[in-house]
Amino acid sequence: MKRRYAPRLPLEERRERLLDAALHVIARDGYGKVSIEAIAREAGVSRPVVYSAYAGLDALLDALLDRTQQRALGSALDLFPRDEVGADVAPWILAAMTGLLEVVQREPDVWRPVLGLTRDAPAVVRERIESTRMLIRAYLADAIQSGLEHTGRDLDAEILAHLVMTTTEEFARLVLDDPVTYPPQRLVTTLEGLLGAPPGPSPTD
Amino acid sequence: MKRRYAPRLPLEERRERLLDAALHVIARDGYGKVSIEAIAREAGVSRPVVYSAYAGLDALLDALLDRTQQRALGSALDLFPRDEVGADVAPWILAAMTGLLEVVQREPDVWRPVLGLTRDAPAVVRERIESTRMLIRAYLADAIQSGLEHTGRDLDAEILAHLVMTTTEEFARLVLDDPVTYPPQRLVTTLEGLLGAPPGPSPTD
DNA sequence: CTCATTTCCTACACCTGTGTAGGTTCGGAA
DNA sequence: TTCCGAACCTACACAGGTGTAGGAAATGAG
Repeated sequence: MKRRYAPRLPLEERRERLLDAALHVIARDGYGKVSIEAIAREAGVSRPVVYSAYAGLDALLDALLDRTQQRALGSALDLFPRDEVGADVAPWILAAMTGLLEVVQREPDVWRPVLGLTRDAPAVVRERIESTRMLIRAYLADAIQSGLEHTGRDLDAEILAHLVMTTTEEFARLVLDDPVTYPPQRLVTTLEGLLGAPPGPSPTD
Repeated sequence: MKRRYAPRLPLEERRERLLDAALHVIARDGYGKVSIEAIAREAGVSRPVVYSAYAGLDALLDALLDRTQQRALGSALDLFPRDEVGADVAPWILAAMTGLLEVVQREPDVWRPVLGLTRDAPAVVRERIESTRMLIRAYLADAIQSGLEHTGRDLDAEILAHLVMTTTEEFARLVLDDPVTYPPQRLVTTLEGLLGAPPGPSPTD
């Protein structure tokens, strides 16, 4: 005889369980399969219970993102110490990138959604991630700008920030997808070679 | 009085129209909203018509990918003429990128899905795009490798191919999303400066 | 003009998810 | 033990998608 009623929980506790259930559904079936119904099923509860805890799917996912963001993104900016931008930006960027790749490798489940590796993310999630990326990019552009002023090079800091972002994200994806073929060192070393001695009408030839 | 019956078309012609309709829906509402129903509505036709042209949604999307691949990706490779890789890869890459950005601007609807700008792509689509990217990347890596051998530089061609790919894709995304802020020239010029000029003021100034 | 064929349509039965109204059960306090 | 409110449930009406059967309309050949 199956228990007809799910165990009763105070609201806050129920909310936590629902977020756990949602996360589990997402990890197993992807964002595409997430629905109030699916979450309720996963939590062993009926839909009205979910509605009594959150206003709807968007509110629930939003709460889930709050919980995740605290765990993940806060520490990301710490890797790019704004005040240690030396005379040249390149070493600063390379160092930050190395650090980030380590963090990503250490907590894959946290970063996979952020890097767009979990597909079918609904609008709420995408917007959230995108706005965070914009913040980081602006921060980067500022740092790069000040670095460029020191070295006297005339380059477009905003575009460079875009380049650094996509490069970092691609590297992170590679490290997550296939760490054997693409160890962080291989990636960073190549970039270092590219930045340190650009190709072109080579003076050493 | 609205026409009750949509104009009659031979099967092949109808198929083309349906693919156009599907592409339009995807470009406007994203993959998440694509359904037999939505495509039929967009084409001004009823669902059974769609079923008489394609076995189902997967078959239709598959056909759409076939068509897109021919139109888009075939010509993309032409922009990277393998045999014209001169002594230095940088100018070759910059030229190809400029060409690609032009093509992308000319046919946004074709490229938007390819660049992942339309989210929620179903599995069929993602796999298809990913495998095509792998092909292009391999081609690129090969070209870069031979370029590096000429200049005698010791860099990781495979990683560089990844970098060129993501950079190109990011640039294309920027051009599609906000052509006013990010005209192709601004992007390419910045990259040129980064690659072509070693630390120090530009010689052409 | 007639008619057959092709092309398209309406209508149906079914599925899955949404949000809510109103009834049921649990479990702690009196 | 009784009782009452919090927590849970069932059941409904609705919305949108699927796939198909069977009928209506356009169009070209005779």
